[in-house]
Order: sequence, then C-alpha cells, then structure tokens
Amino acid sequence: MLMQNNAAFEPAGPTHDVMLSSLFLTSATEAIAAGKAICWEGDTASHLFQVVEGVVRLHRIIGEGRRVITAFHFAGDLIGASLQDAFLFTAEAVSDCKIRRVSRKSFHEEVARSELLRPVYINLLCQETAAANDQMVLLSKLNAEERLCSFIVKLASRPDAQMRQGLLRVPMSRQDIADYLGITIETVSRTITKLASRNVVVPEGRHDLRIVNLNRLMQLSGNADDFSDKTCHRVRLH
Amino acid sequence: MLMQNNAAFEPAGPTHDVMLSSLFLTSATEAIAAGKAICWEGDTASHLFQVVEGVVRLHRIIGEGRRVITAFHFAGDLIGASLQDAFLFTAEAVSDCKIRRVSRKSFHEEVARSELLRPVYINLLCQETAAANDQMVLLSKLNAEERLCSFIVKLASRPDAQMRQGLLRVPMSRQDIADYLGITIETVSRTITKLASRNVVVPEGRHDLRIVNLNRLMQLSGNADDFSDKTCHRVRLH
DNA sequence: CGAGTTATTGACGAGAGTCAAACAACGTGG
DNA sequence: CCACGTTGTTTGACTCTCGTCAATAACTCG
Repeated sequence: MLMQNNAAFEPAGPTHDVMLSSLFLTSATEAIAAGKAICWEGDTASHLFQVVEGVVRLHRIIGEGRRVITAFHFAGDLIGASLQDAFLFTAEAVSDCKIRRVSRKSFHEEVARSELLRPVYINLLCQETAAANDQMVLLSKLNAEERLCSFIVKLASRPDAQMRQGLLRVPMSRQDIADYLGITIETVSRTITKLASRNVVVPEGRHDLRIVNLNRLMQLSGNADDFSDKTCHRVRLH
Repeated sequence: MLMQNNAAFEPAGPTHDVMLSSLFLTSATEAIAAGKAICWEGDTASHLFQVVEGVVRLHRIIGEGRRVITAFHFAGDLIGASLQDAFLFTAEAVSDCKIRRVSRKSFHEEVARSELLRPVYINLLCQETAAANDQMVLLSKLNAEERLCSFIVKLASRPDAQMRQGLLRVPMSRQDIADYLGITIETVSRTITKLASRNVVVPEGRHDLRIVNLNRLMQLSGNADDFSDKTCHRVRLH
C-alpha cells in the first residue's frame, strides 16, 4: 500500500493549505459545539467549509441506522472540495470547532481566476481520491487489529498531533473510530485492551493513548513496508 | 447511500467523456492482451490512458499476496486522472483491450489552457472521489450478498452494458469480483448459487448472468431507497 | 456527588474465511 | 470434431474472527 502523502485523514498538504486558506480569511469564524452538524447529506452544497479549530467527522447513514464515517477533518482542512451539487455526507463536530465558510460559487470563481490556486486545488482533489483509496484497502483487507493500529499510526503521524511523552490525543469516541474502521465499538475496545496487554499502546482515559512501542505498532498496522522512510520520521514521540 | 451518478465504476459521465477524449485522439491505439499490465503501482505516472475498448482493472497488492481491486474501467474511461507523481495502482487488462495514451505533462497543459476542459476535468476528479466513497460504504457495512447484488446492479446500469433478454455480460473473473468486493472467491460463488436458487440471477457460463428479478436484486443490494428513481430507468432489460 | 453517557468485558452465535476435493468450461492439438 | 489438459469455479467440512446481546464498570458534567 502506497502512502503517497502524510495527509491520510485530511486531503490538504501543509504547504497548500495556506494558499486555499486565503479564500476563507474574509469570512468570519463560526463556533460549532461538539456533536452539532455543519451540513447534511443530500442538501445542496452551497458552501465549502474550512476547519479552523477542532475535529470534524463526515458520515453517511445507510438503512436502519448503519453509519459509515468516511473521513475525519482537522484544523486547516477543507470540507466539500470534491462536491458537485449535493453534500454526499453529513459533517458534524467531533469536538468543539471553529469553522469558516465560503460559497461554492465564489470558491470556484476564485480558483478559476487564479493560475496559482488551480493546481493547488487539483492537488487537493487528487489527495482526497488517494486517501479514499487507502481507506478502501484498509476496509477490504485488513483485520481489526491492523485497522486500529494503522488508524493510531496515522493519527500519531499528523504534524499537529498533540503528543508529549508519547501521549497521543484521540479526540473521537470509540463509536466514531468503529464506524470509521468498519468494525464495532466492542471490537475496538477489545483490540485496544489486547494491544495494552502486549504493551504496544496503553489507554489513559478515554481520549488519550500512550504509545509505548511505535515500531511494533507500525508493524502491526499491516503496511510496515511503506512507513519505512517517509512517514516514520514524521512521528515524533517527544 | 447516495448514488450521485450512474458512473459507479468509471468516473467519467457520458457527455464529458467526449470532451476529454479529444485529447487522446491524436495518439495511436495500443492493443493490450487480456491479463497484461498497462502500468505498475509505484512507477512514475508519466502517462494517462484512455480505455478505447475492453475492461481494465486497477489493483494494489498489500503484503503476502493480498490483492485489492480499487476500480474497473470501461470503454471511454480515463485512467490516471487523479495521480500526482506515481501510479497508486497496477492497471491490467481484464479482457483484450485497446487503449490510447497521452503524457501527463501535455494532458495537464491542455487542460490548463482550455476554459472548457478544466471544469470537465475537475468534474471527473470529483466523480472519482464520489465513487471511492460509495465503495468505502460498500466495504464498511454491506454483507456479501448486498455487495454482490449492488455490484451486479451497477454493472447492469451501465449505459453500454451488453444486455439482451436480461443477459448481462460479466467480463471479469470471480477472483476479480471477489477482490473488488472485499470477499473471497468462494463466497462470491456461494452467493451466486444462493441467488440462483432464489431465482434472482442465474449464471450462464462463466461470463454471463441472466437477470431474472431486477427489482429483487435492487432490494437486496442494500441501497433500495436510492435506486428508486435515477438509476432504475437506466436499467433496460431488452 | 450522582445521573447519564460512554466504554469494557463476557458469553454466545453467525457469517465469512480456509483448505481441499470435485466439477465445469475453455482452448488446443491430434 | 472430439479427447484431453489446463484453468477457473463450485461445493463441502471445518475454523475463526468478529458481531450481537447483555451486564458491569468507568468516565463526564451539571
């Protein structure tokens, strides 16, 4: 599995963020309380959003209460860049968030106008597709332990991961993690317990994980080969 | 599950195809024998391809021989539109194929130059993401029967599906289907047998399915609600 | 501090995976 | 055109991972 970028959750790379972010700077930030929705699946996608602070989850509901989380978005990320007419997901704040919004119309006008912005935007779309492909691989072929380990590694690999002394912040609930990884909350729980007993990661409260053995964690994630160079050095434990 | 377009396998819509296709018309068609590769995962993505004839599968290999097929591409479809530097998949001919190629460089130059082509290209990228999201939902939450039914419905919904008297051509092997749906070849086989015993679809040879009860098939695909209007009328049995 | 929510643990079962054997389809050469 | 070998598919028996249901425990927040 090729991880072509470190942006496994969010599509935007750090350098590019800055450029597209400029389009959002004119609009005021809105505060979204944890659990509240930002937009709804099926609604007309009249706006794009940027996460300024906090974490957002995108999900779909299919029949009798089956929920699939298709992505998490973090500070700096754009939401809705790859939409045509309607939202293909409901976006909700995982934690208390601050967001900005711009109309889809003006966003596309600005992008169409600027020779500089255009490749950045296209790059963003490509990264979104790549991230979706990675997730397809995870959902197709990895077992529960591999899924969870690869999730934790990705979280820990984020440049803005709030980690000190190997303590990783996990803003989302077990249910969120389960729905993102295509397993149940019980399996998430059991897998964490198993990893803890083997001293790979140890939970500290509901929203923190102590990363005890990062190498082991990466091996267990089932993409050991890929994390060899690029991703590895991004993970700093202190 | 929202199916925002009929292009579930291939990202390009019929009207748009024509426009981007024009970029390929200057290059000669190449014949690719069934089973032969067109490009390899990890290689520099120096070219984009268009399928002129036949069916192509995109796949990734992860550790000890686990293969994931991320997409099938049919006549008219572009391969590699969402790539940045390297191929994120290996592309192979499912059946004997004809393809055209253009260099990524010239493709992007042409797109950048043309006010008309640009939105078409962006549209294509968005549809690719949407298709990937649909697949994520399938892989996350549908059981074997739902996966297979939704696969068959998608195949049958293609405008160019070679169907007469309810006979649907299935160019890919059971193994291909299994690797695309995230199940095993045995499960695919057993599920087809079960569907046949219930008179929903009946296999005729290895590469044809008789669609006996399309409504039932759509119900079983687990997205019954969505296929109600849009997709339904695209499926013509005769 | 206590009610409500979220997470963990246990017991059990079902769906899908694995391994292996039989079978059918297809293509080739006699 | 049929026999044969190869390849792909189906079926069976068994296993195992993960899902389900239910009870307990831990955390959070007013």
